[in-house]
Amino acid sequence: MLIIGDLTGQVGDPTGRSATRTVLRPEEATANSATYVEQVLRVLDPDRVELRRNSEWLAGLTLPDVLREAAGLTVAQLLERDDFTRRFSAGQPISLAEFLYPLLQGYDSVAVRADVELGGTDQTYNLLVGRDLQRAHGQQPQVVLTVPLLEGLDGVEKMSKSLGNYVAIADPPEEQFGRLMSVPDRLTTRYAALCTDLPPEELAALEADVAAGGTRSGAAKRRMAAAVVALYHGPAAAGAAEESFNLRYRDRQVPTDVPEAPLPGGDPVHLPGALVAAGLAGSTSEARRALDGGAVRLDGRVLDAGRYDLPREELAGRVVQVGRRRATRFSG
RNA sequence: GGGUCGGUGCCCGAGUGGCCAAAGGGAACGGGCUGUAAACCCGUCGGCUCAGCCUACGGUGGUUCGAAUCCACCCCGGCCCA
Repeated sequence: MLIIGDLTGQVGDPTGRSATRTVLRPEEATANSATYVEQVLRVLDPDRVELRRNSEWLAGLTLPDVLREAAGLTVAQLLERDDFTRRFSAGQPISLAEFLYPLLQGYDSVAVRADVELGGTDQTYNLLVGRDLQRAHGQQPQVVLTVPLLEGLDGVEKMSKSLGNYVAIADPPEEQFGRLMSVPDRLTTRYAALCTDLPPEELAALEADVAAGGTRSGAAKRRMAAAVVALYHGPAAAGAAEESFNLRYRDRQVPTDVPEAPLPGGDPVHLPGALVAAGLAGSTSEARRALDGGAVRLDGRVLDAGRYDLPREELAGRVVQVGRRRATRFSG
């Protein structure tokens, strides 16, 4: 069974947070949960998973219900948690909603009469609250099973979408491969251990290669990245992803397999505007700066600073790149 | 409810009437070097029809030739008291 925390998602898990989380609107929480489901079902067999939303049971709780459950939890216990302690002593606000979070999550276990609950090590506290509540309800307390947390691409924070340091399960192979290659060296082995099915001998070899440094370390990271990609897209796609990665980033070739974007109308084409329209820049100001900073290439050739209006025929059908990662082809 | 301190750009944080799109640091982005690693160096880091203009320092209103800076009220947070 997979529980989607659609109701608890509105509160936001305070775990590991150093700032108050704002309460999401129900629509936002629903939108988030849809993407979870989409990703999870790439890993779990849809025919064998029972999906439940915790609003099913949490939304129907009455105030007396909540009070009864809350009576068993003490403020001292909650404050013992590292994240709360830190915020409390730093003089930062902690909302009551956040304080209630472990209780709500714990109640999930009661509602589904859980035997075993699985979570990251950061969830230990929340999972244990589930045991307490089950006991209070005369149920056999669940077994708690935790798995190590994966650090994100920055190598510091835990991997999370809101921090932007993640590789998405639904990302295309090239994207996954590229992101994995940007991980700090010291995490190569960890990623391989936690995110691939590589056998122990191979993991040991990887570790030795990383320790050796230089290109051996780089090669080890490639094997790790390929193994991860293969898990979600198959070995063939993983190989192709590595190949296109090599061409694009190692050999610095102009990428050919890029999305197309329509060229805006008019004859001298205002390039900053076109870059924004193509999604290669967030604003025309940003596009101008990129242009002036030598970050914009047309078919591999760096464009001159200060030239913002270019004749149509210079752009049509060409590949524009902003930095090495963003690229598109102007159609027509 | 009372007292007190505070709310500045993604984050931290300087700025107490003009020299402020706002020091400094971090993050991020681009360039160099490289193994799209790390370290290091350089540049950028509100928006626009971009040598100018617009919007911005919790909100609203006011004082002033001129306000992030002064005044009033309001909103939000920390701490102490209740």
